[in-house]
Amino acid sequence: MAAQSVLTPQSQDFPRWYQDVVAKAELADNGPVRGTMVIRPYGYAIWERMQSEIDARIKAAGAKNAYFPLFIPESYFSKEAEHVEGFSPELAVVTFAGGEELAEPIVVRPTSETVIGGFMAKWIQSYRDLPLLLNQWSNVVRWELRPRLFLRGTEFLWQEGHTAHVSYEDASAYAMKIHREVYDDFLLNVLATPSYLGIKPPSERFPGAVNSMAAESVMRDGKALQMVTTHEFGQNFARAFDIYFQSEEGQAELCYTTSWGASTRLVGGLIMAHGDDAGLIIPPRIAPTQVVVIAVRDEPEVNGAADRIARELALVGVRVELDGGRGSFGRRVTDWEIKGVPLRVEVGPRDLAQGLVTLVRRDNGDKSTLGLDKLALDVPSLLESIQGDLLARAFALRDERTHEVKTIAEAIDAAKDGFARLPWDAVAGEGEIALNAQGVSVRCLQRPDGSIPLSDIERGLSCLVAKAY
RNA sequence: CGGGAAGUAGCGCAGCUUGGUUAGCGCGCCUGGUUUGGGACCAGGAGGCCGCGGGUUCGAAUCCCGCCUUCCCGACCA
Repeated sequence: MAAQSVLTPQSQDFPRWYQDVVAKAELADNGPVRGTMVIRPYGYAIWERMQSEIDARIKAAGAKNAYFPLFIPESYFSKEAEHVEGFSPELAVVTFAGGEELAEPIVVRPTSETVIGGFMAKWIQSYRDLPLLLNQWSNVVRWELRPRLFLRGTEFLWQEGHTAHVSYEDASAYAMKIHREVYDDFLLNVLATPSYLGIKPPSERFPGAVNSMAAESVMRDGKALQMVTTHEFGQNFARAFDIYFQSEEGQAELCYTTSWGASTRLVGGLIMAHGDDAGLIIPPRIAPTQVVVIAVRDEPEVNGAADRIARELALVGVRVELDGGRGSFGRRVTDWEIKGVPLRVEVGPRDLAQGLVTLVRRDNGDKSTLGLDKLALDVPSLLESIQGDLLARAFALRDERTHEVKTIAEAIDAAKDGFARLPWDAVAGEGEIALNAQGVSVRCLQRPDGSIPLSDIERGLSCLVAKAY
């Protein structure tokens, strides 16, 4: 670990640490317009890894990618009452284009339920067309008042899935499938950020939804971050957009629709869930670069060996980068630490004389040596151990930051450290207002065994409350 | 969008109170050399519409007004 950090320590000022990491790891910059973000190559590489992992899971769940336009007629928005009401404060609207005032204003999409709903109505004729399972990767615009890089911005990148089903049960089951098999699986097995899965209380529901599910993760400062969401719309959007199908009995019936999304906010979650005072810590399965091979000196034998090692690792499927020996060793090491590369392979004259390399783990700083002949076999399995250890560490953080309480007052106190779990009956209504007054919100509702309820009308639910990003 | 703070070289800052030589410092960057196993050292060098626009003045980084952007705290949200 670096003797003196180049970053503001987390314990001193966590938000400042976050900004320092984003800048020094070269992830992103602020764009010229408030709330916009320039994603730099290393930050974008992380997002591309996320996209490919999530996209594969979405496809495995049967949905297909498509693309719908950025511009949406304003009239579409007026069709679903709660949806307009919820989104109107953050809409960007085009009223002037092509040198003249537009007859009908155009909304820059904040989400695509409305356009997609219109086309679902056109494409769905019969129950045989269902379920219709669509997904799109796109940017969206929501006029945010307090932007923070990756966590909240006026424009961000995401994936939005939209589906239509014949029944409430089918829609609900598919939403649950996405939430578990796409999102939770990705969060657990790739990002190593274990989450609390549950449903949103009515106050936190997506505008127009009958049920919203969330995955809430614990950041290293104890605050909560909503990583993804999945919504069930019942027949609300189907009614607004005339999404009918003809049933087996020949009756015209309204579809049941869902939507679900994961955004570039996940990059922020990754940073805050794993990072330490020396910088990012990226779990190997998501890391754009899993191993950096560092030539300790800029000498032909050392560089040659480092190059051979990098090639050998690449051949067995490791995402590897080579750091030639130019520049001071300490400086180069620190830079790779800030970037969170999971494993360093250091190659110097002393190692080579013994036919070894030095391995250094980013997550715990452990150093070890390994015979050159064992690299191809041992490095991939070491990466897997790092992945496992990071997951275990994240679980431990989540558990030690979660407190079982009984009253609102205790919950407010516990929220200074992390999450509080208490009976939903003790919160619903005025309790939620009291929590909100202290900057604490209900993150999600769960069954007593931690599973996801089908609806907030289920009895005996517990809730998780916390301060949130 | 309300309340606070701030914008001077890529980054961090001084200068502004009390207007007046050529706007400084540290880090980084470039060149040469010595170095290289945890942020190296020496020498030389490049780099500034002092956030933007207007005003006051013989003269503005400095004083006044407006706007933009950033950070913190709230209200609203992936």
